[in-house]
Amino acid sequence: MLRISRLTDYGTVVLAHLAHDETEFASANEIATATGIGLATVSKLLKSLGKSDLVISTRGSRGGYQLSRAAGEISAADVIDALEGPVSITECSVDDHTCDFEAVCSVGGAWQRINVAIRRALQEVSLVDLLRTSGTVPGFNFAGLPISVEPKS
Amino acid sequence: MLRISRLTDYGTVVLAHLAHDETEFASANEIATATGIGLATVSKLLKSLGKSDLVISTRGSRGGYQLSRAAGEISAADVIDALEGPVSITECSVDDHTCDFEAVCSVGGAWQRINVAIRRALQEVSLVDLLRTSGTVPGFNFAGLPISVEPKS
DNA sequence: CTTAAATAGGACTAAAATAGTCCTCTTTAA
DNA sequence: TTAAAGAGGACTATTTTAGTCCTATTTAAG
Repeated sequence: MLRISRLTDYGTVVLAHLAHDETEFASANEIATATGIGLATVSKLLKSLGKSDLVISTRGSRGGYQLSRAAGEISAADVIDALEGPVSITECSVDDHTCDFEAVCSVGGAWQRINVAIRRALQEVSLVDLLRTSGTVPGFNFAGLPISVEPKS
Repeated sequence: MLRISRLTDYGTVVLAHLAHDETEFASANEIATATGIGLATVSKLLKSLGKSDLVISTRGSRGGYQLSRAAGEISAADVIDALEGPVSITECSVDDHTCDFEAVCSVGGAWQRINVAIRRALQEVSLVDLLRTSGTVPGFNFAGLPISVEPKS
């Protein structure tokens, strides 16, 4: 577990499609056809991505979507934030949340630090890296060690 | 989002309680009272933790639970694995899962690498670190930088 | 100025995961 | 023999997630 939702995964696929030709508009319809994801779903995703300014929309006939900035400037964290709300590993990491067990909780703080670590990991990876499916992901390190895991099969 | 479930969070609290006196048994009842979490829930958690060998149970009257090993040897990843199943950030990271969109998916691989990074982060943190609620968490680094975030008041 | 192709926004439903409870059985110390 | 504990699992309610659909708005093109 501890996973991103399927929609977020799809969202990445959608963004990946947009990253292919950053200058052109692509309509939700085109993207749906190209990716095999349902039009309604693609549309919903693009709307969310637009609200978070990851994509720019152009309305009307001949309209469509573009990335709002270079693929290298969009991080995995941005995508997750846009589609799932801010990353936070426990409920009590979210601002203003009050925990019933605060008085007896001897944990709290460290999860928040783990949260920050995960967030940094997600910020280190850009859409460009996500597109580069084969080979290693350059510049992606943890605790000083480069991470390079071969996709299974 | 991208969060551990509330039960996992509770599980950590339960383990934290057990870590206080590693030699003594604590019954589910005691732990429930001490932590403020419902007995049935604590009981369920301990059963799961037992299956994954994070705690050892002793049945019968005067029975209870102990940590199976030193708190320093139990990682956040262990806890999540025990209570939520193996960490994997996308469905397609799980073994033997076949993805309908595999043919058109230009993403896949990188999420798996992110997954590994997150997993490492979670393995670097032990129950001991989770207990140390104030101050910094020693030895916890990301990309070579020590991480130290103050808990929000 | 009308039409068709788009996005915007939200309501709604269905499905799945999560949380929490409860019951019965087994074990073991007193 | 009894009571205190864990084992195991069934069950229900709640919440989250996924996916669909409807209506309104925008805009290029004829």
